[in-house]
Amino acid sequence: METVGTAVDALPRPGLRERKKQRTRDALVRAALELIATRGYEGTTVDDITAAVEVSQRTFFRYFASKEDVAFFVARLAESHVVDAVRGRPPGEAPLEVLRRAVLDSWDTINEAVEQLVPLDLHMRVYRVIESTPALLAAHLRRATELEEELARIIAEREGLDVDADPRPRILVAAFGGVIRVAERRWSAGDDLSTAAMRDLMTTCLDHVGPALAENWRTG
Amino acid sequence: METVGTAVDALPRPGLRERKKQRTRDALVRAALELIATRGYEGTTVDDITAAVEVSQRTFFRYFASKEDVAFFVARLAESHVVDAVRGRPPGEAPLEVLRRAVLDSWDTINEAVEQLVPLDLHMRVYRVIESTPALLAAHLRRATELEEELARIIAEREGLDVDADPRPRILVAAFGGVIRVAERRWSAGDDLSTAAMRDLMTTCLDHVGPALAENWRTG
DNA sequence: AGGCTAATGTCAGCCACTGACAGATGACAA
DNA sequence: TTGTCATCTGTCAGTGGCTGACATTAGCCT
Repeated sequence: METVGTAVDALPRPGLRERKKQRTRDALVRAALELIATRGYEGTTVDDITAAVEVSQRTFFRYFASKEDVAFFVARLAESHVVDAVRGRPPGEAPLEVLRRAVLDSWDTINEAVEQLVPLDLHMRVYRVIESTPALLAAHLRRATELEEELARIIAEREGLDVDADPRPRILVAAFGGVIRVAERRWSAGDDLSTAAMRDLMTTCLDHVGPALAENWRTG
Repeated sequence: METVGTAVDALPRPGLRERKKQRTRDALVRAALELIATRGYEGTTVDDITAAVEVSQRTFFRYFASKEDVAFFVARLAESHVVDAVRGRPPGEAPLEVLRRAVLDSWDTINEAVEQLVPLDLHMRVYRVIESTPALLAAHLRRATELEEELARIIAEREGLDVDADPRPRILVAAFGGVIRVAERRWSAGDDLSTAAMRDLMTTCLDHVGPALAENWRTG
């Protein structure tokens, strides 16, 4: 029996059953991501994944709603960190600045949390597959808009506005999200998959929003 | 590649075989959209569609790459009109204004073209299903980003820029696209599904981009 | 120990989608 | 008109994602 290593003393002690579930889920995630990163998404069947972990296909679908779902297990982690970072911004800060700083600042904690689960390198290889696989890219974009909706509500609450009455929260977040995706795409397409490179790209892209919306690009 | 639009095309007369194909395709589209609009996307099987048209399932998949594909048949029409409208904008016009006017101005011609194929009302009901069905929404968003990529290239060309070197074209289009999607969503969620309502929503949303990105929302 | 409950495996089946092969049908030239 | 040919279509078999139903196993608790 391989133990997990880190001494986790949660208040309600996990219990054997709960720990077994955790191990199965993690094993499925790791096996799935490893296979997807090497063979590609369509080249990996659910049976491949379950065979690697030695569980039945049915069990896989009890842990994950779909084959897509397991590919975004790590991404879900990252999203929750971004949401927390936005919530943690000081009141009075300008909305756009809230988003900008939250995204840039959360990268380090995100990477830390990801490494608890899978090697960072694996996560990045999977991300490339997501960007280059139509079905996964589509799912990624849908997830992104759901995140945007959540962020818009948070921003609206900060500003004391009604999201459905005032369009600015959703518009700001949508524009911001679009820019972030441009950065993500450049990142996944480029050579440098480091965190620093990602931060630089996002900074650059965000700095160009103003000029891009300006009347005349020549004066830039 | 079928060019449906302008009348300056079909010099070689269709031929019986070609006309039959056209009829089959149109019948499939109409049957599919009607079923999807009434029973919903997941409630409609490909067999339902092919049964309504009395062709084999195999034939359906020779006309459409997937079940999703048929749901976006009309949307493809609309997209090509937007692209044409952007290409037709006078040189010298500011990039953001190009997108804005192209989208707003093409709505009428789009509706005209759509009605050649299916009732406008049906198209709108299908659009609502797209927005509310996760799988279709995901596909819609992926298609939207592909359209954005095309528009970014056109904008870059207008301005004499290299899309991969200067980030502004993609950023502008991404931000613009995000705002458009907010408008689309409000439109599909609201009561008034008229063209005028859509145009108003888009105008309102676009007018709020500047203020939304501003430092302090209270001064608005 | 024994009962309760939750996790898992097995099985059957639906649906989207595909390759291979065979038959039907316009297109076109002799 | 007829025969050849390319193309469209249907049938069939099979794969893969996904689900419901039911039986079995295994942690939990008294």
